[in-house]
Amino acid sequence: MAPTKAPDSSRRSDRSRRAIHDAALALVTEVGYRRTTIEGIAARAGVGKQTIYRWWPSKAAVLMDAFLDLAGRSAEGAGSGEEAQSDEAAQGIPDTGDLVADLKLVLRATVDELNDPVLEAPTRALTAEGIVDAKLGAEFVHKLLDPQLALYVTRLRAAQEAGDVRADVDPRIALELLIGPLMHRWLLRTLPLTHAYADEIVDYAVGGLAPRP
Amino acid sequence: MAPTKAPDSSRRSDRSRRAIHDAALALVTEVGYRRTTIEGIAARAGVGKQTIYRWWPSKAAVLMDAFLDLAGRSAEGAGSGEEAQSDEAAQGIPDTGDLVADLKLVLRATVDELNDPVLEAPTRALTAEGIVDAKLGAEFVHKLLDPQLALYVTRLRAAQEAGDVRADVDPRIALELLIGPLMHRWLLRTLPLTHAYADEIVDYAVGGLAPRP
DNA sequence: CTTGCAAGACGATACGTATCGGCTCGCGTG
DNA sequence: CACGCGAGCCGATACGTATCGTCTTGCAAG
Repeated sequence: MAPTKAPDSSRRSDRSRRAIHDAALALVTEVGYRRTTIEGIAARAGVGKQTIYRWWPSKAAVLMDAFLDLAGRSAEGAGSGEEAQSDEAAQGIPDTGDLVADLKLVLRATVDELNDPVLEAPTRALTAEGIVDAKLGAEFVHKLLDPQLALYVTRLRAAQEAGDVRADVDPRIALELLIGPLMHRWLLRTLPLTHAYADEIVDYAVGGLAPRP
Repeated sequence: MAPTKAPDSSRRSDRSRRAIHDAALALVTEVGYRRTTIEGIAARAGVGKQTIYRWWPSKAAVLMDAFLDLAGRSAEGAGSGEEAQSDEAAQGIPDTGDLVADLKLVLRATVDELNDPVLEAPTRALTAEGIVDAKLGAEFVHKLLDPQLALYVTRLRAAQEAGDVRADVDPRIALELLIGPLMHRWLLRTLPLTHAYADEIVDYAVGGLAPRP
């Protein structure tokens, strides 16, 4: 059985790891995912090919780690500027007592993130890869998406206790009513993804389509 | 300028075209999109590689045509059996006067299509490709998605005239409130895609999350 | 006799593996 | 405390395989 695996992670070069992350993200945004190659990443990072193959099983895995690293770094630099919105999404949905306003704030921040040219290419690449590769998709959902969605559940439960949402509503489904349309429009590029759209989604989802009696 | 293009389509072999379609679809479902190769398609179809390169610009384009062909064929064989649901989706959303019931019927049919093992692999492959490749994505949306969505617009407008949906609702956004969550769950595999889920989405979207006063 | 067709040779990449010195650690001896 | 030694990651690169997209050839359909 003796696995050829088990490189000693304590001896791992942090310098190389970061260089690989940066090179991967840069190449993906510059030439696209398809034309990003392991050899290209290695060359750009000034790193041996084997160093990549030693630590990652696939191109997608490299990009996933690089992306997590990026997200982690941008989350650290929180509370430091005008982009209070992004921080909310990473650290919790605000609860001002006004559910509609809170949701609009967060969904607008999500729209901004999806439209961010730095994040767009890698996010699309990872999402697309996850759609076709179930294993990678599960990892993507577990590491990146689920933590985000949990924040919505929390906020929606609070809304239920405050009487702003019906008690029989499943927060998990309610959240998808908000996120689903956003992602749908972004992924398929059916129409531009704007703040106005985020607002409308919140209004429609909370209020429903049917007329009030 | 003289483009190397312009093969004479009147002399094109229909036999080869169909064989290529079939081989492409079969290979995608059998070994996945990544490992289907142009050479593999050609071999399986009993066709020269050049015959593929002559008529299609990319692997994705082949699959797109094959998929359209498949959809077209299954649409032709309509009204012939128990799968009345799928036909509705292809030919129009029923209008029984009960908006919620009509939408549930159609969304359930969509769930069935997405869960159909024959359609799943090629649909995922094309969608994923379109997410990364904007040009192909636009073609995908225009040829496959938009026609479907137009049916929802029609039905929702009728509902507005019947007073089942508020007059100030934008049907285009209302439709995304229904389709978005479905596609989100299917694409990202967050949770199983069931009839029950389709029903809940319709209930939530039409009725809204907020309590009735 | 023009043109698509099947078959496949061809150069170009990229893949993933295997080595090669070089360098840096941890550890044990004096 | 110093010194040396082995283990293991590092950058680099050669290697064989796979797939790409183009090009060539002979044949058969139109």
